[in-house]
Amino acid sequence: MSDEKNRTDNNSDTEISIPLAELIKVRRDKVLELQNKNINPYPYSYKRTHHIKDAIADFDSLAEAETSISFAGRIMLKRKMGKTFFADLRDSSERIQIYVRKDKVSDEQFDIFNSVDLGDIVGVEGFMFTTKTGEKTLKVTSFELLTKSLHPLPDKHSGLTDTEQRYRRRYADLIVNPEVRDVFRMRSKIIQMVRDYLNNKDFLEVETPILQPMYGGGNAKPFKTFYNKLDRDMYMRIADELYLKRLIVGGYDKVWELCKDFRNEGIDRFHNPEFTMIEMYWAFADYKDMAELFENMLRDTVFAIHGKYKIPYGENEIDFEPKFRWVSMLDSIKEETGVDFSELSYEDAKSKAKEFHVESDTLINWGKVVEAMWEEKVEPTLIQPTFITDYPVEISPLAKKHRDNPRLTERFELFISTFEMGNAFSELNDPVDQMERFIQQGKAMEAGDDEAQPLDDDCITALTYGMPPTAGLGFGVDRLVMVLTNQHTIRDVVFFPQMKETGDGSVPVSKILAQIIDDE
RNA sequence: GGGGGUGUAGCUCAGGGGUAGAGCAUCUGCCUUUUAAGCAGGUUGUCGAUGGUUCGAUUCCAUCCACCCUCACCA
Repeated sequence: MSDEKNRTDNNSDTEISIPLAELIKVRRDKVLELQNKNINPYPYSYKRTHHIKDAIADFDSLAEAETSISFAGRIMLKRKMGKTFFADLRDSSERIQIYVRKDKVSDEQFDIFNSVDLGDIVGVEGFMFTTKTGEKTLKVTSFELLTKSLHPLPDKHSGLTDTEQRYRRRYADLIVNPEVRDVFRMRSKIIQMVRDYLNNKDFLEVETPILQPMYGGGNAKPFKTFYNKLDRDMYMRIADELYLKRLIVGGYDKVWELCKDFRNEGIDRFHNPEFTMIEMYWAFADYKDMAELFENMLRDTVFAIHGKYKIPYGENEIDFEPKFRWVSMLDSIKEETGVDFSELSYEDAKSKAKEFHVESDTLINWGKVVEAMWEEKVEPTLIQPTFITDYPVEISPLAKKHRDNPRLTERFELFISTFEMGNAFSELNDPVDQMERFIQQGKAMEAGDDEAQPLDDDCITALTYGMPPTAGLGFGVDRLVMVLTNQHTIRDVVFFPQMKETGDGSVPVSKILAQIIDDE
């Protein structure tokens, strides 16, 4: 019996028979019906007088004068009651209830509104009033369908919660989850704030190559691509550093770039293979100058976004108002463990690390051991904004040696809520020192470190012309946005995060549409 | 890459060796101040994919895929 059924299914079911297709077909039929009545379900424009938010703010005077106003937005809810409708209309600014009565609009418009589906985009004209239950509402006198929606919306109450679907179909996420829109508005505002801040400080916004013959400026595996015309491999940039330095050599005092970078590495809640950094370079300044600039910029940005300096992040409250803590990497380790690594040789440091259960056998130099100790014992404690400074030279190939200690560099990283929010140095401008560091990196690469930096000849050449003393800073925009918007996954601050190809066998909507058109 | 979890209708979720249910959406009625409107009735599913066990698998087993959490590495 079941065999028989399967057979018939397999034989007859070359057609698509899924409920979604039925839902889409109902809406498609409405499109045809409108077209038969010479009504364009996809008209060209609509002149609205108000955004909903502004009309609500100005409600009293608009209602009293019965001013005729208009909105354009998407129908999110619809309640039919005999010869009237209430519906929720949402535009980019707000939601409002609209009220459609049969005796207030033309018969044709009433019929069209009757056929309106959740998700349709409409223009409505009318005047503001208050319902019995006290809700500010637009009484509609004229109505126009602006775009017919063919695809059903997610559930009107529970919305779209499946994280995978939210990322894969961000448009649906944005339609039904307005708070997601707000996060990305804040992202935009944060970038705008930084841009304004740097412009006001006379930093020049520049653009440098994303497609590069040689990558560098950070420790990461690059994306490789191929340029047919030149018959050669090219790389997507992993950082801006080396190009911005060339511009400092060229004579600009202050440059910065909002840079999309690409790193051929894993995906997790802190990493997306393409991400956004801001890098800035400041001639005749050192890392302390840069720290002050960075700190003030962040403090002002937090206040501009939130109107206050204390903001929640997860369990914690981050306070941007007090002067950020400034502590050297070695001192911070000493505070947490009582051990002063500055006194120790490479071998002693290794065995000391083991006493603290830090695996050090594979660490090839003193700097790497210090870094491992620090990551294990100090980094998880850094909730409030903290500059960790003066990193070992071995793990800082582009930073200038510390003026007081050749084992260290003039470098800081800022930590907030235990993760890194920026990385800066007094930039290395001695071409001989820089070349030697590159050579060290080359050895690391030969030893199997596929994130080591290759030697950039042109960068060395540039430095031989002379780069003034310069401070450089790079910080992750995505992470800054995460902290300032209290988001805990990079995927919630990037519109279209990288996703693997879907494993499900779902029928693409285009196929459903093709089938429906075919049947017409 | 290791460990744990999840995958059932357009959406949110229950269920369970005899091929499936709820709410919302959708369709048909009724209702001119409702609001997750209400009332009455109806439609809807390759139960993530592929194999195996079984008379029979959506359910049990194995493998794979995607997503989430976590550990290791990079920002």
